Amino acid sequence: MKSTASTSDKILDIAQSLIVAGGYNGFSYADISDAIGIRKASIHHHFPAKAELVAVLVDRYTRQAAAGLQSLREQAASPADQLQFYIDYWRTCIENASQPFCVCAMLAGEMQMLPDEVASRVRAHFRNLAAWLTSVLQAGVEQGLFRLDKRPEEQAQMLMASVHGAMLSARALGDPGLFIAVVGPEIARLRTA
Amino acid sequence: MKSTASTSDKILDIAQSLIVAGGYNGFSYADISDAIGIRKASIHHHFPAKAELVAVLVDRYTRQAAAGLQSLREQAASPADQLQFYIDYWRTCIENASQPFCVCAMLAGEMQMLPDEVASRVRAHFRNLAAWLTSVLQAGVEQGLFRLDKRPEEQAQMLMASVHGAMLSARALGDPGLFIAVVGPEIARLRTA
DNA sequence: TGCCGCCTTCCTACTAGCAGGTAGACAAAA
DNA sequence: TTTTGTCTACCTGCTAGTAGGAAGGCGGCA
Repeated sequence: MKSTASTSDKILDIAQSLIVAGGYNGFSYADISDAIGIRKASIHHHFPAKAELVAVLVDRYTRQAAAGLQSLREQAASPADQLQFYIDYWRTCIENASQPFCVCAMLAGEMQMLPDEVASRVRAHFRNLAAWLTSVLQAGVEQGLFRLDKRPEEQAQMLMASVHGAMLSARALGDPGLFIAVVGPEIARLRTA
Repeated sequence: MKSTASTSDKILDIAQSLIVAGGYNGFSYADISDAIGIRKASIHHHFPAKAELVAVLVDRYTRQAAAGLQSLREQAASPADQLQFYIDYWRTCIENASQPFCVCAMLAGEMQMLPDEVASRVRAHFRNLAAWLTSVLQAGVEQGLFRLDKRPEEQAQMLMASVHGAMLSARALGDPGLFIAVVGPEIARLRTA
């Protein structure tokens, strides 16, 4: 419970939760201002323009995600566990409603009207995630843990789509349990055992 | 090529394409006004408030979708064909960019900040679609066309998530072909033959 | 047939409030 | 003393929404 977070980090934190709730056009500087008790102008001091704020935010998110996934690869025993930890992370986020949606999945929906500097970063996150999933699946196949119908790249795309679609369904139907009900069987099917 | 569409239909058409592009907060009465060459006030004559406009729009969409799916059930020979026609519909929409996203999937992302009258209708569409998929899968099992790992309800949720997730990936990565690359194998796997 | 009043649709002109963003003053830290 | 962070006060343009009027269609009625 450190309250040592810098102002700009606090701004990004609030902005992130607001984007998760309503997307790029669903929040304003005034919303952030209200949430952390600082004037609008002070937010502009840290992030002159909204597009820039969100670009930095997505950068941070992508970096955090990449670091998290990387450490998962190093720490988790097997590729099967790595996959399991990954979806458990999201299950927890969704079930306690702390962050019930991926920032980049949210922004991807608005892709067509996003500033370029944001859109390109969202795309990058999707590529990173697909690459991570591909390499985990690949490793799992080599260790005889997974048996895939398709090439690892395609199977990774299918899995990523399942995860994002499951988030959407859970939100649309107001049923957090739906996430794991959809994604669970999807990864169970990959296992050989 | 009938230009006999009523003004309120034209308003809904434009609003729908704007929502598909940018969500609930991503369009304004002025945008519609510009697109169909009518004053803002005239739009308010047909739809006094934005929440009402979108509620009517989602109602129309849900009705059209329900009718389309119903006629698919009646016309398409087998449950396997019904599923194939369903995803072919979306593949076409996405590939020619005519409507590269489901309105309700788009709005589902913004669920948390949608007016109640809209949110409840979006939820209804998700339930309808899940029910349709469930019944098609069920029929397919009874005719020995499909073999499912899970109960039809769960498998339907998994399939729906795949479809929405695939739309999102196709959009995020700017690759229309990704939709069918993800959804194709997903339904192929259900088939017994 | 022509006139009447009503209803629908669209318009111009307007409002209050919020959006993102700026200018410049002030205090404290470096 | 310069830099950093915050403030008050402000600007412009856009937001949803309103008031009220003009044009036309339509049914009734003499």
